[in-house]
Amino acid sequence: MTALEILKQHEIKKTPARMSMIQVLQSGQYPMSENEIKEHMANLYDRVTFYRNVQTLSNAGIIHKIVADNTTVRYALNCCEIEHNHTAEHAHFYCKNCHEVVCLNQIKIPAYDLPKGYKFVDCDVIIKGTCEKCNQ
Amino acid sequence: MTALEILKQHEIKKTPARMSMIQVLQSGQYPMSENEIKEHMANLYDRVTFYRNVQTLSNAGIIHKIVADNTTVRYALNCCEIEHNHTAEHAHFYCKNCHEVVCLNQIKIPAYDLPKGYKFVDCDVIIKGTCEKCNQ
DNA sequence: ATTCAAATGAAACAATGTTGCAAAGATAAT
DNA sequence: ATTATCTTTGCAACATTGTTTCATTTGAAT
Repeated sequence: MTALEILKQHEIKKTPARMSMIQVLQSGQYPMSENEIKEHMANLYDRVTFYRNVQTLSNAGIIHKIVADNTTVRYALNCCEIEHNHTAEHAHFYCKNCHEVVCLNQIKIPAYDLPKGYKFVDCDVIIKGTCEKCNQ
Repeated sequence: MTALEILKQHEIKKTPARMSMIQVLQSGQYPMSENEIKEHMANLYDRVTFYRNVQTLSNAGIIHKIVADNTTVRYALNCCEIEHNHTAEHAHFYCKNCHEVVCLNQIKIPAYDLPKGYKFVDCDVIIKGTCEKCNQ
């Protein structure tokens, strides 16, 4: 799915900054931090615009934030929603050593039973430890 | 368990700031933000000291951070470790409406199977939605 | 009591996130 | 095409959150 198609599907206006943000996230293999995204966006990056588009795109469900240990927030496309029509999201792994974040596509997030009166919307699962590379 | 006992058990020096932090967290029913803790610590609160003790206490496993949506970090005692000798941690619930965080003691965090080479240390589960009060 | 490492608090800094507002760009109607 | 309207952008200024440095104080062990 192209960046343009994604925006159209969510009825969000196509702008250079948004197109670029989505394309950069598509090109990366891992959830990316603001700085990583910024580097790839070059002249299309402006801090305020970035934060505002994070808002817009994440409200639309196009991207989501992943906050591992604080304080590096990472952003990723909601690939699941696109691939298997938004049923199960997956868990993420945070390496305490190299601080990278990877998607654990195998680990799906179950449907939790909440106490009476609570309504489920979303769920984040961050598994922390040390990654393959760091354990060698 | 008293604050003093907790510190002794972890071989961490007793200081007024640490004692107060732990006592404040014990008195609250929910994971508390820095500002909530600050209010209850009164004159014992200093920002730098607070952040340093968050480091110390969380390295020791006495407290942990809970980051829901960013950017309000909350802190809670690792009650599980104390109550049922650190087997299963529990999930947390974040209300998108009132922004409160509550412990979901019923929902234990399972032992996830990680890919080869990865080592598990910790896991955060944040379930998001709307809470009892907000759904009325 | 003396000693020595660890903890504190103040100031300064750095990074992260937000708000207000004027200019630029897109949309729709005439 | 031209105007009117709404959204998005980019800048400046601000607010909040977290860190570093360093002199001073404190805790606890001898």
